[in-house]
Amino acid sequence: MSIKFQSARGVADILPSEIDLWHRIENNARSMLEAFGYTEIRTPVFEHTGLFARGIGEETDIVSKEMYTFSDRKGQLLTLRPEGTAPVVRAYLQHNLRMDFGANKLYYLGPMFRYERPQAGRTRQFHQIGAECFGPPDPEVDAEQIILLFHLLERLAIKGTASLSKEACGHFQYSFFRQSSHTVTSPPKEAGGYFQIHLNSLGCRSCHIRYRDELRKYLAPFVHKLCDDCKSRFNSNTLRVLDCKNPDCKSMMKDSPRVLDFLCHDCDGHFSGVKGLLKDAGIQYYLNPHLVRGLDYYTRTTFEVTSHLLGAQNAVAGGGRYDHLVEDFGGPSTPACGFALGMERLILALKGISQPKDKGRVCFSFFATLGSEARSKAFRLMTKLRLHGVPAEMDYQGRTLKSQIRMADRLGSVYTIIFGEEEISRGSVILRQMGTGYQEECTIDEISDILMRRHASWLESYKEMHG
RNA sequence: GUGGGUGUAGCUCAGUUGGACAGAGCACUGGAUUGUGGCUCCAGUGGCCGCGGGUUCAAGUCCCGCCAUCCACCCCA
Repeated sequence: MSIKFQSARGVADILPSEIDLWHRIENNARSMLEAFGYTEIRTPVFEHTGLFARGIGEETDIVSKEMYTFSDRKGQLLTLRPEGTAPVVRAYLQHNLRMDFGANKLYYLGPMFRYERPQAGRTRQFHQIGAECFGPPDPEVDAEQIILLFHLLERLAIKGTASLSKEACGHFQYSFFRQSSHTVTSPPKEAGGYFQIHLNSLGCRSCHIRYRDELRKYLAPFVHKLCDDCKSRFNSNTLRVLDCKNPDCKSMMKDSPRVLDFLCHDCDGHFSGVKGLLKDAGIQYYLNPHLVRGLDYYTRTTFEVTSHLLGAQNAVAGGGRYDHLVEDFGGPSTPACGFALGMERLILALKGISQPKDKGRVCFSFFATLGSEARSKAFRLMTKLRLHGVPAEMDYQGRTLKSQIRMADRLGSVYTIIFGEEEISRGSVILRQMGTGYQEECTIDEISDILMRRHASWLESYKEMHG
């Protein structure tokens, strides 16, 4: 038999064996986001193409070559969302959410689509958890998002991650990148645990433009020596030259002017605010003046969380402030800040850390039957139990008793109820405890009550053990 | 879009310089125990050897094309 179809390129099934981890991440993320005051919003997976083109920037790679765009039967141009911020901003404006008390902090969780060459940590459909806060321009917003991200990652990595430990804080220096003549090397692993937080500020639009011009002036004499990619970056998105991986380009950027030296008074104050709050929270970060985010809308604070547990695509999460996007979409002037976390990348990283054992499915009770009378009686009882929330299974294929019990064992059943012909004839069944092998005989009438009671107490002790 | 690696059983992989019916471990099914799981032993099911073409008496093995996958560039979460 040869299979006729397989999944499209670059997309992946999330299999039963991985689903516990997905749930663990989603549940932790939900509860933490909600504790920080964020409420969930679900936007459609596709939008008018123009939303992304305007929001993300026509010149970005995402818009110019990575979007899944199609026209529907009426010829409307639609695009599968490549990111979550633009749709959330759209929904925020469309429904006037700023007038709804408590609706200025939103989070989302779901699939995104980008047409890219698949790679470690990069698929064409991937999942993001993201948060956006609209309104307050203050550094607390930026800081709280980084703090939230940090603690979410730490909680998920369990073994203790990004720092908090005294030793790690001892290593901590704001000036790590300053002292090393702004050559961005990878941060020392021993100082950062599993995740590293990179922080930068691009300043407001005027700082940004001033800096870009300065950078161009610096680069102009040796543009011709830069790699081909950087030559085109020089015109289209000059700052991007900063994070080129080409070693030659890197060394030429060694003495380049730094964004942080071009921040205006307000931007500098804002950034100091963010840094101070993070320091207060005991969060270690790397000041990374070469951190340039690819989306056009960022202003002021940008941040990125990387992990050395990942491949070349080492960013687990990224975000920053975008103080003009809402306005650009036709809304009132509304500063905003947000981040997104890549689920698949997080999982990749988490797989490099020892994880709590998979709980596995536990089917509390299994009904093993002999003969057709037993079979129909068992089926009725099984259904009753299921409807009372007690997981129950039985074999439908007329297997031998031996293999039915083997099945029960593999399903992890706590009890196996054996419907033998002899017992049935006297109105009873055998209740076998799988852990110990202890067996007792009960009447058919009482068996479902017994199982419901035992399930309830078993659940309690199970919860104590597994949380 | 560009480069390199890899496609043999459900999974992990052997398969010699082209040569007879394509193999192992794990998993699955059954038996040893005609009514009792895990351990052990025995047996069995399961492969268009990624797809298409070519060279040859002969191709899993060599050549070409395509597809998929992995890794990297690029870009980002």
